[in-house]
Amino acid sequence: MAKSAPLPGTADIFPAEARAWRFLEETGRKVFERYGFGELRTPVFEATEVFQRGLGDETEVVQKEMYTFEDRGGRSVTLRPEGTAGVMRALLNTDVLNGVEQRVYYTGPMFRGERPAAGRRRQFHQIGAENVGRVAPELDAECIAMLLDFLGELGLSDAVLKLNTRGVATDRPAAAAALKDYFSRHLDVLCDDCKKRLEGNVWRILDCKQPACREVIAGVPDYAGMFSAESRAYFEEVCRRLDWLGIRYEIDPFLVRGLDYYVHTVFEITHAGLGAQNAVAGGGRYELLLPGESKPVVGVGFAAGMERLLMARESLGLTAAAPELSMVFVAALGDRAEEFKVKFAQRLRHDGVAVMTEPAGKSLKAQMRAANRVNARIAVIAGDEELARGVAVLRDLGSAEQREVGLAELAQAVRDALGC
RNA sequence: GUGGUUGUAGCUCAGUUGGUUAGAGCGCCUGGUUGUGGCCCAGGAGGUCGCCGGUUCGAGUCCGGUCUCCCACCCCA
Repeated sequence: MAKSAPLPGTADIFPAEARAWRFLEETGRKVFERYGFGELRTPVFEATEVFQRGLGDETEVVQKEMYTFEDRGGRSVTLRPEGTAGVMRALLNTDVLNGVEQRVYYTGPMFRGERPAAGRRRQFHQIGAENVGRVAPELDAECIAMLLDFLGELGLSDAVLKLNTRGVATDRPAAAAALKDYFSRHLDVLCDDCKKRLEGNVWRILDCKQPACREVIAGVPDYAGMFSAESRAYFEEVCRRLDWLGIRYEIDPFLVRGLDYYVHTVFEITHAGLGAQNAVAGGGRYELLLPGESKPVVGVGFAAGMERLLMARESLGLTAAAPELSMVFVAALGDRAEEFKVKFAQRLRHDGVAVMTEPAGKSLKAQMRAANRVNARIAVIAGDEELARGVAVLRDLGSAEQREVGLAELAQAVRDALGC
């Protein structure tokens, strides 16, 4: 049991693991910038209304998962439960409402007050991208293509893409009425949650996992077929463009995302080996109405769960490349040598070399053990005796070969030995 | 939020039907080499047995509570 554990659903990420995280972030940056996206960093907390209005009061996230509190000025603020709303708030300061496109990506912690489980934390991390300001099927397709490129570079090309359309606001009343009518006729079989959803949000019944509900859901009417011709054409065009790119997808009429802001295209990427939470990424096209605005911000984007991406990579045995080993260890014996150790180590570091030493007073054996522990490639051993003769020992810890080098050439000799 | 499960050294774990000073492996420290790492050998440091309470002559072992881990539901990334 950890002496000093972080709060439930949060985690400390130590250096070895942080390397894997950095790999994810760097891969994301590389891929997203190829599509013309730039990083946008927004605050981790926002005025509560940003999420309430942005995500919709109906959503589960807003209703019971937000970390909301009053700050010292009595304002209600909320730790961001997702990235899109804050990004949209920030982009209101650009011309997006006039149709000028903004392409941004973000990464960082998100907060949701849920019970932790496999692939689910209270502080979790997402990396996501948003193409904001314009509406076009090709932007949706490009967004999906970019996400798949990212996953591919992570070694996750076996992920599965599911796709669906939610139509637009004016398409929904008729479709929702049809669904409601259908489900009311099977009310007796539906689970309690679904009975509530029938009144609150019929769409959510579509992704219920209860076996009894699933049977009813399987016979659901073709609601997408009731959408307007424009909406259907939009979705067909997205699919056509994915076909052009050879992207494989599965149209899943039961895919509804939990956030209310989605319109038209919605998608989800799942990966095997993750437990019950098998979605590594999700997204779609959206319209967000933010506080103080009469017009919604439009865009298409996705968010990927970094913990889940890492889990997926782990399930495949993929690990981030270990850093190149180029550590130099400086060992000293004697008072004069101690001063040399400190100065020489500093000099090498200023030359861009990674250097470690042990505190004074350790035996040479202990210093060499430390050199081995930190995986040093070469050791510089300086004793008063050598220094008096104007030399120091340069030892290759791989081959165990060593030689004396004049102090004037020592720094260069170390760099040569490292090949830099 | 509801359920199930777990909790002994820095890490991974043993610990017999409750019985004296709680163990192993790895890691760490020291020594075996007046000044040379990895391997080996010897020694050492390190634990209020998650926490609180109860039963008992006696609790790491039993009981209750609580917290936590992990997992499922739920929700979603």
